Amino acid sequence: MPTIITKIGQYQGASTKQMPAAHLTRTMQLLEKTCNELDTELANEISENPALEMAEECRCPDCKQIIPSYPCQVCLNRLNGSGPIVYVAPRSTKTYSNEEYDEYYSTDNKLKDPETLSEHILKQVAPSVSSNERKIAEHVLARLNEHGFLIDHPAEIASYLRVSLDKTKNVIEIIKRVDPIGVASQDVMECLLIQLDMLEQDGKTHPLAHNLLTKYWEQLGKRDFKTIARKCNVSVQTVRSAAQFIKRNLSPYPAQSHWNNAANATGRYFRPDVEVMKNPHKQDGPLVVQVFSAAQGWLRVSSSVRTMVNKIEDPEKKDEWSAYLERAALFVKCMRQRDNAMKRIVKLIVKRQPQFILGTDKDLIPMTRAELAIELELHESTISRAVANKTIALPNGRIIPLSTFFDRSLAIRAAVQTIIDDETTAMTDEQVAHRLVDHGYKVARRTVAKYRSMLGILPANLRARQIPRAV
DNA sequence: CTATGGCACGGATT
DNA sequence: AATCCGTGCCATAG
Repeated sequence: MPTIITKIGQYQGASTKQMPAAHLTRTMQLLEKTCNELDTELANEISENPALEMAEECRCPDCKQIIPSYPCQVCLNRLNGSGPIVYVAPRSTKTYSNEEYDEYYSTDNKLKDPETLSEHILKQVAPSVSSNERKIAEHVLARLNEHGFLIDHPAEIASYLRVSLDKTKNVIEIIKRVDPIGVASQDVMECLLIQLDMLEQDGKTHPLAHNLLTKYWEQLGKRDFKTIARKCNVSVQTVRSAAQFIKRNLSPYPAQSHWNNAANATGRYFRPDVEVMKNPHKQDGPLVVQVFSAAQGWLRVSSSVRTMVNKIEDPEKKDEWSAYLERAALFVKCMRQRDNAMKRIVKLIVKRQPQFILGTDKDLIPMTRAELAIELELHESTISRAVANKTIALPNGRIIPLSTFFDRSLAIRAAVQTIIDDETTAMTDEQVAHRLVDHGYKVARRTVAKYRSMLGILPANLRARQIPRAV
């Protein structure tokens, strides 16, 4: 199939040398995936393929030192250069509060309404309960605090709604077991126990974890592993591993984990996919950009599996394992490929738009995906996919969709805003259109009207008697 | 009569 | 091929 060969060549920049047939199909499958799908694919692949592993520690891509977080402070201090410096970093752990999210959200009316936590839960609960129970569920959801814990005692809710306590408890039990697992618990411990329980049902558990939570809660909090080890008659090491298990797999605040997961699943807003910042060591130095990759730490082919495979005698088994190795290598390659493309795209965007990134909407220079595609010698659709549904955090803390950079009219809208803000008497759309020419934009009167409504500004006749803004 | 918003068309972009 | 965007035309409100 020559078309496939050329296509792979085009995407991967690879030579059209012979590849095994199995490889070809697999490669095509992977390449056809959009970026986000590749992330879910990664999760599957890593659980299925023993030859694929994730390095635990993060290493700086430049100095190869193990570092606590990106970017590597040592290297940052050293780096010079004219263009922006782009890293591929592990998935961001930086999250944003609901307020920050809401504030950002209200400024961009193009985005679809976010699902509230209550809606999210209710959707899952609704099909399996009667209408009566639904009312209870709604009430329970209305009485959650910001961490996702229940404010009232179940008995209070029962008496308020005049239903039996048993029934109320029943509904709460259901809610606790849907997506943000442990939501509507009374306290942290209960919440953790539910999560542990659910993990056990999936066959994932740690023998000590349950005891640790119920009996040694206090000592666990103080990280007093010695006492626990003595009382349980096990080694400190075992206790430590149990604590590790708890820390890794359980989340004390259900609401928070919900939002983080939601951000993961939809790739939206709470966690940016890219972050631009000023160099903390050199204010006037090049901008530092991090592209957060799903492959946190470094995805790699397990070297232990590789050496093991060499020792296998049985030829059939050996082939089987070799296949795993090949697949893992391919996957790593695809992942790197994608990260690399992302890196190049973002680098060019940042290089072209520093005024916008450091300044305001007015400073956005119009550009199209096609232009970038030509300059980077990538396919247009590669850019489209890389940019779609991704967000970028700017140095001023705003998180905006990456597609903003390709908004043809953002700068003009900003100009409209300033013209109207500065007006002394209400200007008609016609007048605004005329004034825009001074700013270098030529647009029709009708278009001004559209921008104005996009900005949520009333028409001139309704603005007429407003006092000019005293700034 | 003037200013504005709805609708729909065509060209650009994805 | 599908979608987005700017614009012209026309109806309506004040």
